[in-house]
Amino acid sequence: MTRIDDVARLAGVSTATVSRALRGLPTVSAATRRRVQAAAEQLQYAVSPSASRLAGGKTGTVAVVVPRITRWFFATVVEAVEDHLHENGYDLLLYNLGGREQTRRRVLRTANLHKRVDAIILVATPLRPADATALTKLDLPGVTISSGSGVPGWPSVRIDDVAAGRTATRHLVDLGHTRIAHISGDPDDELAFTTHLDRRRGYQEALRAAGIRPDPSLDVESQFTVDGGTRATAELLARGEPPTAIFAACDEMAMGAMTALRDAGLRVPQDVSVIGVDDHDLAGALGLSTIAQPAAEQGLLAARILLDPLGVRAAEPYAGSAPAPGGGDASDDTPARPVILPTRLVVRESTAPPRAH
Amino acid sequence: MTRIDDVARLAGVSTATVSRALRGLPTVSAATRRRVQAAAEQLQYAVSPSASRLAGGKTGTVAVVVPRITRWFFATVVEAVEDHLHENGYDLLLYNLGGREQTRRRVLRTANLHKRVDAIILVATPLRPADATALTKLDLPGVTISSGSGVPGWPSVRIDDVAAGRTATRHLVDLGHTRIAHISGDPDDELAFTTHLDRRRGYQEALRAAGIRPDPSLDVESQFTVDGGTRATAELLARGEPPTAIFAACDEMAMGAMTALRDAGLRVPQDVSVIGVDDHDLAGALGLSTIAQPAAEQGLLAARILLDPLGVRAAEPYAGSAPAPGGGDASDDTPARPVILPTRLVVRESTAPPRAH
DNA sequence: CTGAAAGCGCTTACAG
DNA sequence: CTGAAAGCGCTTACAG
Repeated sequence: MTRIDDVARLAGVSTATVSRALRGLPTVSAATRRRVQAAAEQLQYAVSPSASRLAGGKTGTVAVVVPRITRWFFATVVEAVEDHLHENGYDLLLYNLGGREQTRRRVLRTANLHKRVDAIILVATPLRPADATALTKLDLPGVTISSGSGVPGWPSVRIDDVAAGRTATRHLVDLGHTRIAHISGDPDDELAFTTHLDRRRGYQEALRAAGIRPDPSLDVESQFTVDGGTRATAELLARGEPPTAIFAACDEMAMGAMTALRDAGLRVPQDVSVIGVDDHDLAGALGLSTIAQPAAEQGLLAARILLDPLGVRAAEPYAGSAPAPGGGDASDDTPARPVILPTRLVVRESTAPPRAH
Repeated sequence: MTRIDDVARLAGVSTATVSRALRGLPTVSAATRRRVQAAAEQLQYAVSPSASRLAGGKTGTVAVVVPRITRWFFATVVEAVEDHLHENGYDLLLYNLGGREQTRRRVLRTANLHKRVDAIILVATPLRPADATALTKLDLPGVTISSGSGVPGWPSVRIDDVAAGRTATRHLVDLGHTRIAHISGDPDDELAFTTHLDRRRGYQEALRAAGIRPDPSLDVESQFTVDGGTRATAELLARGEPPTAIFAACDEMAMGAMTALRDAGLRVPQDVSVIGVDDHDLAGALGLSTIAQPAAEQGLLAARILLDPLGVRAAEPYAGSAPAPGGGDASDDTPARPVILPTRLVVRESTAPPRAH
């Protein structure tokens, strides 16, 4: 492969000048830059990332950590992040935790990330205090999306999960429901993952505001998946008199609930109303009422927060390394105020007044 | 950060020995290795990937290219690939084409991939002849999943799309349908992407085998998405007398079709039967009949094909660089015979005999 | 089994 | 605005 020396020779300049010219540094005359670019093009030169990273100390790479890339919310976030990163010349290293503690530890605890990436985006990743400390010690800029406690000094992007739970539940209350069940997050999850706790809190608040006492027998825990929703609903039905409405902590669980209800011979919404959170791609197809959250926007915003502070420019054909991203001041121990994006109640066919009405 | 010299000094050996010991090379005495490992642990040493890559010529990274990470099939494939790669100490660089020709070109045509990764997994990525040539010139091992023409010398993993189309359509024929519509791939896609062409071919073959002449007015093209399915079905219905059954080229389109039918006041399956391909996570929730294809298996198999030939060992705590992957003999111009994984008809509630019966 | 030394291909002060 | 030279932190023949 052609190296920087080849380009330098052809252009009649030093390798230092080639390096500067191709990276768009201002200290190169227009004429020289053109000559260098022409030479590079002619030789089909592409900078060696390894060499560039070693010499420059920047990796031009961002790590994105998600719990499960197969879930709608995470795939949508990753797509938006990927777009913005590549648009700006950064590579994306994907880490999918897949629910395994071992993987979580490997990603969060090792010094791997330190020398491998310039920045980190953590999506809905549960963190133990020790994890947060380790991440802070990496001294890398980072952003969390939809993460519970967050990392000290890292900006965070999220929605108001308490409000989401409240709005969903109030919608059911407003329709006249009083026996409102809730299916929610993983009981095995001993980590500080607050999403489902917050949504449940909103549920309970809305019930109490309506003068309804939360009934523990109507509150079932399961996984944040279609199957989880199915199982939780089956358990709910096994407990006795069914509720007239179910608030599921995410759309996938809501969809699972719809299946379980149908399998039990109950109709949605005539017998049981169902509402979720997300506005999943398929919510429309299923007629699922939901609290819509802007997933792509959260991803884009996180990527922007990371890249913009240092004045990242658009990727150039021969850009060797992108400027280091900033955005998180790791030395600042006060958690930055999270950016809260708005949610929106979307009423479809899965919610209706209870039959008694 | 601690460097290799620090470890060498503490262990009382040369940096060369540290390098060998931590990478598990056999030419190190057990006693020395233990000493080095202890020193590395004590200093919390982690190898610098950039330096290791530059010196060793291996990146320990695999590029995974998908059309849209938000689609069920691709997310599922990526999850399986990610797991196997990280399990073996490789990093995963994600490229999401997102349907933009510009992105496709950037990923496929530049020399970027060349110096950035050791191997490539291309998932359902349409290739022009020039693209395939460029990829071959990279002289990197690669595997394609579900890709049309493939890359000369690269192994490929896929299902038999013609058979999938045939089985789906025959299921409808067996139920007694004769007015069977098909909704399928992107009309704007001028590339050699064969998935939807093959599924359509299977559809037409099954019709002819049943003595039914394929009716062009029952064959609508759209995108491989929920929205695409909705639009295609709306167009189909606008053309006049509705079909009694629809074979959608993927489950997402099938789900979109179900929405469009419902919006038009038609019931599934009483008025119109619907069948797709995939066995999407939500197919069960929607009661969608489908041709199930093993997505995770295809991803895992592709990753294995890439990594196994060189006897990849499990990742070690301090493994600096993984062995170079092999599997594709880029100098071999005869396309390897594709590995074909089996599909399976899954009958749920969305298909039934036509009403006239 | 181990070490000294060269080299991987860039970027970055430093000097001009 | 440009160049000579050092240096980034490893790995790999080569020699022993």
